[in-house]
Amino acid sequence: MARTQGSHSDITGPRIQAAALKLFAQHGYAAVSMRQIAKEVGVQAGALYNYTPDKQSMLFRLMKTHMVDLLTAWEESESPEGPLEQLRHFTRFHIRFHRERPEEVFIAYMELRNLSPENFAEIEALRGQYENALETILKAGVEAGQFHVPDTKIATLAVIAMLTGVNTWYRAGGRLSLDEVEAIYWDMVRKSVAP
Amino acid sequence: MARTQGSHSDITGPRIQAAALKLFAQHGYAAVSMRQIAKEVGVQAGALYNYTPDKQSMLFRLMKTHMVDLLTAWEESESPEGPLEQLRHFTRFHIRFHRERPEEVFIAYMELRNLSPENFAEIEALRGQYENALETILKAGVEAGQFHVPDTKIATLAVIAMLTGVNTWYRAGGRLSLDEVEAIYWDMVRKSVAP
DNA sequence: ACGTTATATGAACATTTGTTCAGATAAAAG
DNA sequence: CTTTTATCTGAACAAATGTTCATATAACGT
Repeated sequence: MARTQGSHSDITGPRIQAAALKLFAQHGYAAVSMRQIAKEVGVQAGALYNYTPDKQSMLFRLMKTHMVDLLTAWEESESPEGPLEQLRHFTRFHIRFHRERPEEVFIAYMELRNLSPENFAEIEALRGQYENALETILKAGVEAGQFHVPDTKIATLAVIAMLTGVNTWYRAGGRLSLDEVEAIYWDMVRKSVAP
Repeated sequence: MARTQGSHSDITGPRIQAAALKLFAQHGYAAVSMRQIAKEVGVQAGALYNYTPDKQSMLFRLMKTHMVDLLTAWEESESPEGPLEQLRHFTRFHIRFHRERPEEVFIAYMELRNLSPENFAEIEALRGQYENALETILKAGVEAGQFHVPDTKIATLAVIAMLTGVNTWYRAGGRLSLDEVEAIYWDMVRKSVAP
């Protein structure tokens, strides 16, 4: 056999991406073989190389797409007036965006060490941009006297770590709705930077 | 050749543990081979099997030892009076303990999915015990009217996520001393659960 | 209908993987 | 010194790894 009926790169491509995403998130990049990904798609391993130069590029692509999506979504979101409202907006945005992409988030946090140095640097730069968005808000709030944090850089990382932690326990259909979760976290974030 | 001069299980055993710890933390469990571990120790791969039944047991042992050490250290630490002081004590303890064992912490968080179901359950139970320690403090504080948190379980996870995040950026000899870091985080934790 | 291009197969490759084991040597015990 | 026990080597195993490529067929453009 050779080319199969109905085969098309517009279909196979995304399916390969999706399979890699799922399997990397489930078992980890290093533990997943190209043959497993191919099997998930219903194709032979060799066919994957029509869509990626190598395995490592698949990982990088997933992570980069995720980070770019994150930054784009943030920039496109409506930013309210005033540091306090902006912080609230960031809190809601972060929880919601991350909750919608648990697999991408998991990979973006866990597989950094499997990136080549150049790829790693690129992802880290994007992450830095995102952190800057929050730090800018915190700095403005401190200057306006609405926040008190001993160190805006650390507060930024602390808040992000706290919010991202939602993904480790939240399950849809659980005890709490996403709205409730957002309210709870917003209460804690708001107070943690209060004067 | 066969048995080597000066060889002794009391020496080789710990060295294997240390090598596995270092390499698992650096490259991830799945990405590290038994031969790499053996090479780090200066021994052939076959010799490892005098100390572990298989690779997976090495991982489990590392994780279990870490979790038991954590719980033991917590139980042995002097607990002050009153929820607020206990929360402060927990904050300091958590940051310090985790800062002293970055490799163990990293592995304990990242390699859960590589455990067999039974092993996973055992580690998760230990983690649950530790989380309970904090939740107990929070509950007491809420009852005494000293804390306000919408949900003690979530607050527990949020605080732990925030504190463990220290490990992702703190480097000895950096801009801030460990004392300063503790003070900064304590400020945020205290306020986040304030009434 | 036909030529071109896109997309897959399936076999092959050199390496590497976790693990086993018989045999050899060192250390400890008698 | 001799025997027993502990510890390691080195070779071996089948299976799995990432990747390449000649080849075949489907889809598309004309």
